[in-house]
Amino acid sequence: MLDCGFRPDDHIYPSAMKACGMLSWCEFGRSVHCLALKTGFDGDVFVGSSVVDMYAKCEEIRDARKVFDGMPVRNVVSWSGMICGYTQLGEDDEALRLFKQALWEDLDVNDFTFSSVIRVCGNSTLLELGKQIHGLCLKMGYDSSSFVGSSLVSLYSKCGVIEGAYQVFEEIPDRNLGMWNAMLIACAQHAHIRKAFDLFRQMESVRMKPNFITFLCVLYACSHAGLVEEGKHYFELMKVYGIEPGEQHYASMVDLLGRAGRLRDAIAIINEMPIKPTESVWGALLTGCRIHKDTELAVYAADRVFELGQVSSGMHVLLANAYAATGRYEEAGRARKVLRDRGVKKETGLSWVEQGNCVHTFAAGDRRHPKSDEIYRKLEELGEKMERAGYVADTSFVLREVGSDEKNQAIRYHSERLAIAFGLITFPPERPIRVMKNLRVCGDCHTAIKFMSNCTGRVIILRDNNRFHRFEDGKCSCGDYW
DNA sequence: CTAGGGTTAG
Repeated sequence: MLDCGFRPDDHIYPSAMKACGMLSWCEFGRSVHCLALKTGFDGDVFVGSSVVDMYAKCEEIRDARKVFDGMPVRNVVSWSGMICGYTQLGEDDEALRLFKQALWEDLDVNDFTFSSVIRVCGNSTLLELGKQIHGLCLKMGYDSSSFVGSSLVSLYSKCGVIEGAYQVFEEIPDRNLGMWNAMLIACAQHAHIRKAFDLFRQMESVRMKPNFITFLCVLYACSHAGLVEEGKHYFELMKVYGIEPGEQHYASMVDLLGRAGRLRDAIAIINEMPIKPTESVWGALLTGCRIHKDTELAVYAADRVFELGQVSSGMHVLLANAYAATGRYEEAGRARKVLRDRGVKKETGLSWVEQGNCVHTFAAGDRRHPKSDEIYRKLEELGEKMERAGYVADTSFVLREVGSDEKNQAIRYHSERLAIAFGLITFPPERPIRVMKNLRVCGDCHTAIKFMSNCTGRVIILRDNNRFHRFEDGKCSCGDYW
C-alpha cells in the first residue's frame, strides 16, 4: 500500500498494529508506530490504544506504558489494553494499581476490564479483593458476561471456594466454551470428579463442542482420581471430535498412568507418540517414578530430559529427590551439585493465608511473623493432642541426611503447618482455613493435617502446586491419592 | 453509506 503511494489513515493503523501484536513483530510494529507519529496520527485514541496493545503483546510493556502515558485522550479500551498487558506479563500489582486509578478517575470500566482484573485476583489468590470486585461487577451490571463469568469461576476455584465457582456458573445461563472449561478445571482441581464427568455430558447434550482445553480438563480430573480407564476413554474420544492430541494431552496421559503406578503403560504411551516427547512429558513420568519409587526409570527419564538440552529447576529437583527418597544421598547430593553449578535455584517452599487485606506468608521453620510465638505454641499444644489421637511423624519425607531429632524438628514446622496454625489462632471456628502452597505437600504434613482437622473440628483447605485438599473430620477430599 | 483498537478457560 505504501509502495503504491497510499497513506494509511486512522482506520488502517489500528489494523496494522493488531497484526504486529498478534505476530509479536515488535520491530515492524515499532516502524509502523513511528510512521503514525510522523504522519500525525499519534493523538488518535484508536491508534494510540492499538499501539499500547501491540507493545504489550510484544512484551515491551515499558514502551506500552510510555505511549499510554503520552496519550492526550484515553478511553476504556486504552485502559483495558494497558491493564491486560500487565496481567499477561504477570505484573499483578501494576495491573491492580492501574485498575484502581481507572476507578479513581471515574473512568467507566467495562466487562473487558473486569475480566482482566478478576484474573489478576485469581492468579494471586486474592479472594477478598476478588469478592469486592465481583460486587462492583454486579453493581455495574457486568455480571452476565461469559468472559467475566469464566474469570469469576476461576477466581473462586483458585481461592479454594468451589461453592462460589458453582454459584457463578449457575447464575450465568448463557455459557460459552471458556466458561465450561473454567468450571471443568475447577471440578478437577477440587476432586469433584463425578461432577466433572456430568458437566462433560451436559456439554454434549447442549451441543457445546469441546476443544483441546476441554480434554486437558477431563484428563486432569481423571489423573487426580486415578481413573485410568476413564482417562483412556476421553483420550480416545478426542479422535471422535477430530482433535489431535498435543504434547500436553500426552503429558496428561503419562501423568495419569504414572501416578496410578502403571509406569510401563506410561512408557508405552511415550513410545507411541507421533511427536517428540517434551520436557513436560518426561516430567510427568518422573513424577510417577517419584511416587512409586522407581529410581531406575527416573534416571532413564532424567537422561532423556538432559538430551533435550533443556534445564528447568523442577526437573533437577525431581531427580535429586528420587535419589534421596531411596536413601541414595550421595547421588542426590551430586544431582544438587549439578543444580548449583548450573546456577539453578530450587524454589523455596512457601505457604500463605489471606486475612482481610493482608497475605501472611510463611517458609519452613520461619520465625519472622509477629505472632510467631503464639503460632509455635499452638503447634506444640496441637501436636500433643494429635499424638494422643495416634499421629506418628513419618520422617522419611525429610530429604536430607540428618539425625532423627533434627528430622523430627524439620518436619514439624513445614510452612503449611505454620500457616494453618496462624489460621487457627486468628479465624473464628466456623471459618474454613484456606492455605495456599507453591510446592507439593509432603506425605507427613498430609497425614498431620488430617489429624489437625479432627482434633480442632476445623475445615482446612490446602492448595498445593497442583490441586486442592479439603480436610474435614480427619479425612481429605483427595482420598489420599495425589 | 460503510469501516478501526482491548477480554475468558490449562
